[in-house]
Amino acid sequence: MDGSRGTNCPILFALDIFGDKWSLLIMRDILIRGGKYYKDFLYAGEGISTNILADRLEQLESYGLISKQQDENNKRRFIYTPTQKGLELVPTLMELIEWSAKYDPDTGTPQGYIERLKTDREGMIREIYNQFKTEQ
Amino acid sequence: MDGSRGTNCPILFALDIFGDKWSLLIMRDILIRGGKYYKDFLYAGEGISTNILADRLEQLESYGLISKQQDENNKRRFIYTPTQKGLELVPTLMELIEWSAKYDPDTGTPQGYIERLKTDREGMIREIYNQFKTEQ
DNA sequence: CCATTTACTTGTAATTTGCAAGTTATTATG
DNA sequence: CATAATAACTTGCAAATTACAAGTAAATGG
Repeated sequence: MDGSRGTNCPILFALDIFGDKWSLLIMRDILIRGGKYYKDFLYAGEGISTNILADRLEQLESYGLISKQQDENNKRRFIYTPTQKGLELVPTLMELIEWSAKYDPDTGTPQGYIERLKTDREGMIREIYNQFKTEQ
Repeated sequence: MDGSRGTNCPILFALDIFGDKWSLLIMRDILIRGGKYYKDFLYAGEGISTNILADRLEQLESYGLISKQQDENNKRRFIYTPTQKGLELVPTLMELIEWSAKYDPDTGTPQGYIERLKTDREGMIREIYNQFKTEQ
């Protein structure tokens, strides 16, 4: 039993933020699927409840992973965008995708996507980063 | 909204296995801290309940991330070891550690550890892999 | 033997989640 | 301009999950 001990374990720090079923799915919707609005997350496919979604968005915002601003073109809506802190979860998501694609016998991830993950991980990550840099 | 869609999202696949507060902490105890026994996980510091620990160990085993075998030197105990599938979560854990160390103002992760993560990630991962390879 | 260790199980209270319905403030339509 | 529809929620309550405390069973140590 050795390793990065202490009172402040980094894995615990991360799990306090998204150690639940929904938070990381919302980050996936934002970072990988390009979701921006409440309804993008609500209809993402997994069937999150409206109250839980509202709670998690607030939580993610309070942890500084996303920021919320009113859409100037439609004032009913709010645009959720990743912060730098949230954006830097992309490498972790990529590792997770690679792992799941390998071990899920029914993976929906296209073979080309997985191939590129193995050969050009950095390129893929940079592409996502740029996507959000140019938006702002 | 594009990306790796389909009914079988890899992030969802992963979260179905460890989308809770405890499962990934147990994997951390095994993979990074070298924990082997029930009590290693029980006294790891975060205060998991005995019933939840028993449940999660069973779940992790059923998902094929760890395997359980009786300790021949002390038949009260069981040795929990990672499977190949579990072992390959190490890269994800490393990404998480790097991210948390960067964004946790009170991180307990030593600077040297973080430095090596940046400059020799592959070496660190291989070291952990070998640790479990030679054990078996 | 008898106490202790190890890995649990069981029962119950507290917390969290899920579901359905309702609310408020826009924006689109006839 | 009035009315309907949309978008992002909130509220109330039942169901599920988690946490806490206590107890059990088998193996080991003194």
